[in-house]
Amino acid sequence: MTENKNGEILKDITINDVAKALNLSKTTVSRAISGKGRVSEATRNLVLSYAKEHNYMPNAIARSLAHSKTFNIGVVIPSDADAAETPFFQRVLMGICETAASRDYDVLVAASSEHDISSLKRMVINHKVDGVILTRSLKHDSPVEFLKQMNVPFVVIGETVDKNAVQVDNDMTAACSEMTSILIRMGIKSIALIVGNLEYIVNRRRYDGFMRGFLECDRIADQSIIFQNAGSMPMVDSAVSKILKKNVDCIITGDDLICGRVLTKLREKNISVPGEIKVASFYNSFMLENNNPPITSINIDVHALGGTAATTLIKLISGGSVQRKIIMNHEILLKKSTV
Amino acid sequence: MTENKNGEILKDITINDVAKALNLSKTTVSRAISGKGRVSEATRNLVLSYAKEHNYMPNAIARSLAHSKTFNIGVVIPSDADAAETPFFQRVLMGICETAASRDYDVLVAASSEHDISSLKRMVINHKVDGVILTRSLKHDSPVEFLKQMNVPFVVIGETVDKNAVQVDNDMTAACSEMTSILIRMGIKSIALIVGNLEYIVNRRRYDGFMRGFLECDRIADQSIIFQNAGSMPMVDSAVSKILKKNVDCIITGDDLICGRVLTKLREKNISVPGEIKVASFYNSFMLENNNPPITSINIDVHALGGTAATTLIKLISGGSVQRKIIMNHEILLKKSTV
DNA sequence: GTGAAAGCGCTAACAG
DNA sequence: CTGTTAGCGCTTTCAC
Repeated sequence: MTENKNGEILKDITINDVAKALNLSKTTVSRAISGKGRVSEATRNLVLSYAKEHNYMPNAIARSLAHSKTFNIGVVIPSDADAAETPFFQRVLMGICETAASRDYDVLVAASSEHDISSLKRMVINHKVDGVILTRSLKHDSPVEFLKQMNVPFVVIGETVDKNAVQVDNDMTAACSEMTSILIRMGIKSIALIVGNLEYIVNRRRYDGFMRGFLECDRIADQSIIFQNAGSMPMVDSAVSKILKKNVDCIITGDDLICGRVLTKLREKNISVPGEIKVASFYNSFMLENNNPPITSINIDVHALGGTAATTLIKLISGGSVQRKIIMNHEILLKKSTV
Repeated sequence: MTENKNGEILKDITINDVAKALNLSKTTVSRAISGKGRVSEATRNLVLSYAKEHNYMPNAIARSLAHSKTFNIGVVIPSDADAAETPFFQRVLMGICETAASRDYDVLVAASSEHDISSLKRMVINHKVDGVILTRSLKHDSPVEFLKQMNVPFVVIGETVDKNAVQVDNDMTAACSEMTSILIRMGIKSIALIVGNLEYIVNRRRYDGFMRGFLECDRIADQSIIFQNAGSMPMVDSAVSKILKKNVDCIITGDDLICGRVLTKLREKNISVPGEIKVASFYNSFMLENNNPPITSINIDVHALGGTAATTLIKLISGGSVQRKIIMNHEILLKKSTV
């Protein structure tokens, strides 16, 4: 509904109104508007100009019903507070939104935790979306199972256990291995690792990459300074304490959140970076870039990640064939924190 | 669509299928499912059990069309990169999603910049949402104007220029005034201020609150150490440099992003907080809480802000009457950075 | 090139 | 308490 200049409320004008006003059939108007089917140049112009003048806007709901298609895509983002602390998900979402908008799709978000995917379920069961993007892949991935069972097209950002799922990802293992071996070759002797929740596949890959980096340099990682599953700040703190008791040259963290915490801890103890200990992170962020000193890290284009996921999903929805696994680039940013 | 145990693809079952199978009319089935209208206990159970057994799920699109209602709400979040750096918008979004889900509404997001609100327009014009939540209020608020013109129910988070718009907000001016006067009364003499983009109303209120804090203490603020419209990191840096040339006891920043930058700058110059200069922020964040020392700041429950906005909008959509302006609480967190 | 009619799946009078 | 009927607004055969 909208108002005219007198402030009266006007009901939305429908295809029927246009047809009657122009003495045409709904069919013709529909064809003129959608551009599908043959309509004479004259009538098309007539319809189009009338539509513009009277501000006719096709009702997407009705179109959806007729098409059995919603032109919506669902995006699942983690609802936990920790996830809100890293800009990753918001950036992915922005990337998805931008691409979706350019294809005339809208984006529905479902906030889900590891244990509660009810809003994803509602959205899918109610037929509110044509497909779904998962922004985090889990070891026990109930969203993936649900979507497969419901036979809904979906794309996972990150690596999935399910080998048939379409995924858009970085080669995390390669990136982490690359960074680790660069650091080793720079002459750093003893490197500690702190990675987060192992339920998130990405953290497993970070560990794998770390180990592979050592392997490639014909070195063996010291298991006593590797801390996996550090899913909370106290756990990070405790890892740091233990690390500082050993004679460690460098700490690599799984992500920016952990890294931030490590840096705070080091500052509290007046330990200088990189003077007394070097620090690097397997995931970059604004904060790490602006730290003093800036932190060596792996950089990925998260916005593009979202965009590619959206493009892929839309192709999938439209029945196109897509690559089962799309790998995006990464880059290693060597900064002062490891010199 | 879903698959049965043999992997065959089953078409979705509709209300018609249920009706035929049970030898009832669509109406009766509809009533049994929706719970509206009188149906005998017996037939209701019959329908319900058949529905469950055959996994019948009503099609939300069809219901939308019949109701002329989508059961979706739109949320506009800023698409600019800076906004992605603060968890504010993601938290608000989570709050909205949670509340919306509990009322069986879904959430569509429109990423919009100050200059491009095309995705908001699409979403509204296509009738994809019943109402909209704006998560940031602007001085020149094209979203507000558009929504008023389209006669779509909407709620603004933050203070709006438009006096008729429904808004959910904190009393920013009061909060900032409160914090400022507390600091003054603690004996701090010279206080500098750095606030961001004045296009955002919230930054204007922060300035107002700062000034009011001085007034209430019968003091006059020193305009030469007030920096407004510091919308980028270089501008913050330059403000800090100028401040450090004057004899300033304390820097108050408009938000956590600016504060983070100020802290980095101070660290670079080896200026200790609070020893040589005190620091406080008009907006709290995880990072500031975990800083060493923790930063004095204003804390607001952003998740609840989103939730309240959603509740209010849904009430509005349902034709209920709502308060035109809802003020949420804030609290002042006094931390070591200002002792 | 244009139109009539059926239908997408569900809801809501209006009758019985 | 249940069924009939007519839409919601748009798309899409199938004729002319």
